[in-house]
Amino acid sequence: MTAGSDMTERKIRIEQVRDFHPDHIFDCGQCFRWSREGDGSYTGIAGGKIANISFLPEKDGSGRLTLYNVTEEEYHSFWRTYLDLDRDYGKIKKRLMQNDEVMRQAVAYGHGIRLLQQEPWEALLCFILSQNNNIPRIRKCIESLCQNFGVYRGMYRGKAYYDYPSPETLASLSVEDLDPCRMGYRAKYLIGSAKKVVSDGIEALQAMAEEQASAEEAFDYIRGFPGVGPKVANCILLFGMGKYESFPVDVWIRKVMEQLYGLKHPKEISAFVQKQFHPYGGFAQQYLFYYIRGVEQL
DNA sequence: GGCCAGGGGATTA
DNA sequence: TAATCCCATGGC
Repeated sequence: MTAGSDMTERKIRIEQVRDFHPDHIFDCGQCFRWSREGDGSYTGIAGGKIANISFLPEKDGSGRLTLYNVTEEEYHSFWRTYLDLDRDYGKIKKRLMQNDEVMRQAVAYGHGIRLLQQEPWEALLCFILSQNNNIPRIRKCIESLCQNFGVYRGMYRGKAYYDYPSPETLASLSVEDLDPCRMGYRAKYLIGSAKKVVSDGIEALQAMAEEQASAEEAFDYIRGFPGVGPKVANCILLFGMGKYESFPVDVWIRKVMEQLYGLKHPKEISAFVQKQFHPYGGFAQQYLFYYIRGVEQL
């Protein structure tokens, strides 16, 4: 990149941003398409738009957020909501940390976590692929899917970016077409789910992200998609439909619940989550997930 | 309700 | 080289 193009690159700055850290947000398991750069910023694609996001902490605990390749109009119409910047995380943390030393540790560790407001279609695809899978390979599957069958969105800093294929495109493919994406047995679920989106209409899926659709209603609907069991459904609810009381339980969360809280059975866990975290179970899940994975790697 | 195949890749034994 | 583990689901 030349100095000239750098100086003319559009960007927007937001000062005094609290409870924000790119590593915590983009590496807490909620999304798979953001890549860390050498300077600690992240580059990715969302809502059909490409951006680079960097954050510079200030002494007072807040910081300066800079979005590159983003106009002010795009910030207000998309990124502000996508990054969940209008939510008061201080309030949520306070509630979650009440009488809970484990959560105090987890929140201290992942203090900059925010839940991205992703599209239902994106969440449906990503979390079907996430089943019985690890994060690096989920990322590879998704990148390959987008590069082979997705929508070209342009070049940025020398790299081509592709969005997800449309439901119609994915529904028209065969399992063999998806072989290069190396999804294994998940490929048939992905195609089957795309076919259901096409036949039901994308509006039916998107309606579940509206506030008037209850978490129970949305859960029942997406459970009707092939490859969507209870765990995947809860992830889609939380990450793609704004149902923040959802608490996806995977092997890592089971580990937290057993080792840190002494809870083993699913019924004990859900009762505890309801009592201790409601209505912020989803936020609690992210703090705990990021915490246990970080601690395990040490 | 419990068991097990489904794919593939990274890590561990 | 073999076994194990992954942000599970579906079918029996």
